[in-house]
Amino acid sequence: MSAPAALAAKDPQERRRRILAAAIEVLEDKGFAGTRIADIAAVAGTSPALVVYHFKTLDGALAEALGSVEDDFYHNVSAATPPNADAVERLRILSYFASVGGPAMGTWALYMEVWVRALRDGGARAMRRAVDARWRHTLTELITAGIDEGSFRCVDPPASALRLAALMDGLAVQAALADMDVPDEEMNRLWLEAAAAELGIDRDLLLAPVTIRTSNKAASVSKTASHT
Amino acid sequence: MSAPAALAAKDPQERRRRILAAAIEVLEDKGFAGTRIADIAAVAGTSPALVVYHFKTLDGALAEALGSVEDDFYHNVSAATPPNADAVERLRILSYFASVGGPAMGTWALYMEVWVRALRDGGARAMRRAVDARWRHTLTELITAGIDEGSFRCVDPPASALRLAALMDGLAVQAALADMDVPDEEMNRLWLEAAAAELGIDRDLLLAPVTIRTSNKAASVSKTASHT
DNA sequence: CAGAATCCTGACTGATCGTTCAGGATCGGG
DNA sequence: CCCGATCCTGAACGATCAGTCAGGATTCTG
Repeated sequence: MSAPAALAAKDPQERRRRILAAAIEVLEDKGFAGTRIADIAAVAGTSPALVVYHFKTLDGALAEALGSVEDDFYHNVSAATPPNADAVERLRILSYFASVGGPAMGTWALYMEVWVRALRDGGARAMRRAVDARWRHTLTELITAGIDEGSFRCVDPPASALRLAALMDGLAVQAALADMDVPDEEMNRLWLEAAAAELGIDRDLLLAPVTIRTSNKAASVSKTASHT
Repeated sequence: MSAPAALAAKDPQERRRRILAAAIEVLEDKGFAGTRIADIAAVAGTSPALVVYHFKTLDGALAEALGSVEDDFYHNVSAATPPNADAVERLRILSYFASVGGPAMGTWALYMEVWVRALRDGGARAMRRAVDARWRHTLTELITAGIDEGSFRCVDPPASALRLAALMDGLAVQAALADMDVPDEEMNRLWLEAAAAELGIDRDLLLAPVTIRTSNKAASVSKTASHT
């Protein structure tokens, strides 16, 4: 419902990419259960048959869309991270992008659906495992880097990563469903406070106002995460 | 797939109750998306048409099943609570029944599905709101009772109830999905520790081993929640 | 430019399921 | 015993979709 259907791409690969983008859009809009091949085709401005032609099956398309969303997340994070950033800054950036109030809204809803599917579907379970492992690995690596720099204190990085990841999930559920309580904006702060306690970081240092550079198309939007 | 289909009940109301029980069983087994009228009918040992006759629609049946599950939870809790129980004991009992490792496993999966549905479906959103409100009200009332007894210290009972409820949700997600980390048995302990901190209760008092009397059919099962 | 590979489409198929319906069984009250 | 209400059933309807297929258009290759 956003792309002008008339604009057909010449390059087949570009067409494929558009379908994938359409799949992501519909997925975030209607969820797994509500996504139809016809919807994706309509948003992409093509025929349902072409979706099947490129992705062989609906589940295949959705799985690839999900993987694409995950890759985008890490890409955005690394694009926003200056080469010389220290561990504290990297932690802040990570928290910003992962927060529901941040750019990842909608993505969390997708992951929640994956969780539910993982209860019964083997493929979804494997996907969740992989996503979780990558996320915890990222945190663990960041923590050990912080220790090496001398700015973090932590006896068991993988365990701390697990706890912090779990907390983030719980907060995300609350924030995504909150009808009014647990405001989105608080998520970032709540998580960083917990991280400060977990990693022995000076609370004020971690929560100090920062500017995150996001590399969005066109203008480079910047947002300040201020400490209430 | 548990009830002998041949045993037909004479009383129509009893028949209806069996169908409801069948709906719960199938729901916990296959989830919302996977539950078919035919499945419920098969488990209940009747025809699909009778399911519709009694509940008018599949969604109606599922909604009533969900409500029944919730009622059962509170019924079980109050049945296991001695009339003279103090706030600390009531808190322990509540935690036991709500823990994923406890009797509520399967129920948590259902609620997770409700959460996801609540993202898009108005009815599910209302249901979640109601369930959440009842749960937080129960916690708030318990907290104020503990304050009156002089065993809890807490400046803002509703806020503490909110935080503890949120933590329980987050832990439930982790435990329900945990392939190995976050063992079920730890949930009870983790939550009680947090409650002890939140409510200013002596940690050892709250975590001391107890025996919960469950009023199950046939033998009265008892389980000791031991503090590692 | 010819032929093949790739890309694309509309029309169709086949399967799944919620729900309806016409009527049969059962039961309770008068 | 009779009659209406309630309870119950098998069969069928109709809607929804994922995926197929035969063939047309376009692009690539030699």
